[in-house]
Amino acid sequence: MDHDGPDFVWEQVAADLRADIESGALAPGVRLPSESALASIYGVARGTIGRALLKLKEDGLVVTRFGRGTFVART
Amino acid sequence: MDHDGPDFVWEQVAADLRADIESGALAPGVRLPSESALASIYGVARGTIGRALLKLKEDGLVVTRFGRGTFVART
Amino acid sequence: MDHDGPDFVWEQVAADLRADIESGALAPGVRLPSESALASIYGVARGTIGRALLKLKEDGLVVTRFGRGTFVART
Amino acid sequence: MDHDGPDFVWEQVAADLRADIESGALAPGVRLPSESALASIYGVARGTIGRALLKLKEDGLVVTRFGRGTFVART
DNA sequence: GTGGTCTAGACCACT
DNA sequence: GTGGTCTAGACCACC
Repeated sequence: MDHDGPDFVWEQVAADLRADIESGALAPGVRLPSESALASIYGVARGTIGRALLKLKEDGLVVTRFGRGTFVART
Repeated sequence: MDHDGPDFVWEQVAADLRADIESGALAPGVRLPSESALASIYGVARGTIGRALLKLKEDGLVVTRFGRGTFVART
Repeated sequence: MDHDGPDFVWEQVAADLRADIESGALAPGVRLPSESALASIYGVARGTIGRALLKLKEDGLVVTRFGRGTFVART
Repeated sequence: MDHDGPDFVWEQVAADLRADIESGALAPGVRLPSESALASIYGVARGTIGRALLKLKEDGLVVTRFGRGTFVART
């Protein structure tokens, strides 16, 4: 198999979470699992999850409340 | 109406909670409402709740875990 | 662009209260709002307020009387 | 009966670790277990361990290297 | 994978 | 009704 360019793990995680949000499986206002939990679920390192969530934050799909968790954006 | 002796509010609260525990309305292992919440529910001061719970602790009906809450004893 | 170092929430709260004290908006001997009230005002957790007040105590700007409240120091 | 003052959990943890250091069970330069591990060992919350270690740092018994761990001081 | 900071809410000692 | 201490668990910066 081949691919046209860089194919980072965090991008795959971000795409997967984005699909869950856009499909409504993760509804607005819902809290995502913790970064540690997501790391276990996806079988990747915690920093990888952080990078994926950063992308979703930049895209306005999730918001993070310090010390509380990361939530699906309400807009 | 009359009564035969001292009739403290905390005793009434303790008796009420004891009834809930013995009837099973408050099952073993269940966490009681916080002292603040109980104070609102019974319409009494917080210290009164504390005195009532102290009695239940002495009687072994509840146990308190510091910083967590007060729970119905599992005996 | 750069900055002078970490910029913690409790430091911002401490700086804000310090400014109110030094400007005289909070006069010597005056009682500060309770930690719970300050937590609501600043929109932070009570522990964060406690951390900020601890700094002001170390700096001698406020004194705390157990069970009474926190007061602006008189010197 | 009397006692010499408040007897907080973090003080007990600090005293226990101090004893291990002074007895040589924890030798200079050795890395202590992580705060999470100590929390499990002592059966307390991580914040309580942090409070105990803060005291030991103030007393110069341990030093902490950010992101590496906490070590028994060499002097 | 560590320590640092923060949230939220509990009980407790004291006034 | 105050501040003090503690629990549990979150995200973050750094190594």
